[in-house]
Amino acid sequence: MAARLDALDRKILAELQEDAGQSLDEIAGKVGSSKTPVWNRIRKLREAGVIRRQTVLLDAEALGFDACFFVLIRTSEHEAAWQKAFLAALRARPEVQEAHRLAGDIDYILKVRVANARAYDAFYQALISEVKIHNVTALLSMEEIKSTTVLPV
Amino acid sequence: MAARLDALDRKILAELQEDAGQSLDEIAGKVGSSKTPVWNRIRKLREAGVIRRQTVLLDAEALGFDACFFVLIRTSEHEAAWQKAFLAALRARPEVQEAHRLAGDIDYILKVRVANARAYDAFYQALISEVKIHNVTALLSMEEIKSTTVLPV
DNA sequence: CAAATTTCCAGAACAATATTCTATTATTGG
DNA sequence: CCAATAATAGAATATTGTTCTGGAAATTTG
Repeated sequence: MAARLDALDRKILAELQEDAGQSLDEIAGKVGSSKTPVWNRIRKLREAGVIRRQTVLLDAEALGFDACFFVLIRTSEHEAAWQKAFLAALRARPEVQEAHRLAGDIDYILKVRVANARAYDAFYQALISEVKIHNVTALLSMEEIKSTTVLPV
Repeated sequence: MAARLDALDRKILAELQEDAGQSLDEIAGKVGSSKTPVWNRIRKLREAGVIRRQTVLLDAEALGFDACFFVLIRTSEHEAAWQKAFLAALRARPEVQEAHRLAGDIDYILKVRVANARAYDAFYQALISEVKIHNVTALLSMEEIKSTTVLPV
């Protein structure tokens, strides 16, 4: 799974993570190469799946998403059918920005972005009506101290 | 803070979130407009800070980041100086992809991406040597069920 | 309600950039 | 050290981003 990348690939990835809107010439200049190799490498990194997507990151609060919750979930259900239904429910809900299955005491953690506490409650009610969940703890974010998608390549 | 956006702005943002590599003509076609208004609106959305950045999302595992932890932190320290040092430490560490200050029992939650458990321990030791922390719980992700930066605009 | 003003849009004109191609240089394996 | 392969810089072409212009729609003002 781990792709073999050389120093030039990593420099290119660092530049793209920093600003994917730069021209090839700009990137080539910064990484000490020229257009063609940069372009070929980006194409290969895409094909290899190292670059998953190119996107814009929006300001959640500017769009009215003023509340962010981390949701810790315990469940007594562990059959395949239950898990499938639970995963489908999470993937179908756009409020759920992240979902991880955990090791240990707590089974799942979610990151949920919504307009306000009322919207979170609506989400919560809808979720527990769809799938059986044993125990839920919601942690309310007061302040986003840091948020980055950049990986230190 | 909340910017006033019309239906066209929202369609454009949806397209950019889906794929920021599309040409203006493609986007204009999909949202039912033409190049110029699409271009002008994107520029304004950038200036207004609604669009924060344009970037690429990489495959963490392909790059050797095989472990992801959610870290729950309690502290007895709540003075401004301590908080400032703590925030600076988090922002300086590239392993920390998210950090939120919470309401309630637990004071902070972090999302930390590292190569493996050993790398997490190195991070943990470094952090607690820099700033005083009362209690730390690490939740290990076994599986990333969902991960998206898309906001439902 | 009407006229004036402003804002926004479609399409053309232009500038910049992405993509392809070619000759050359570096790298690898025997 | 030489042949074979892969990668590179730079030129040529195609596509796209950006600016400009005239006109339509919406908004404001009297």
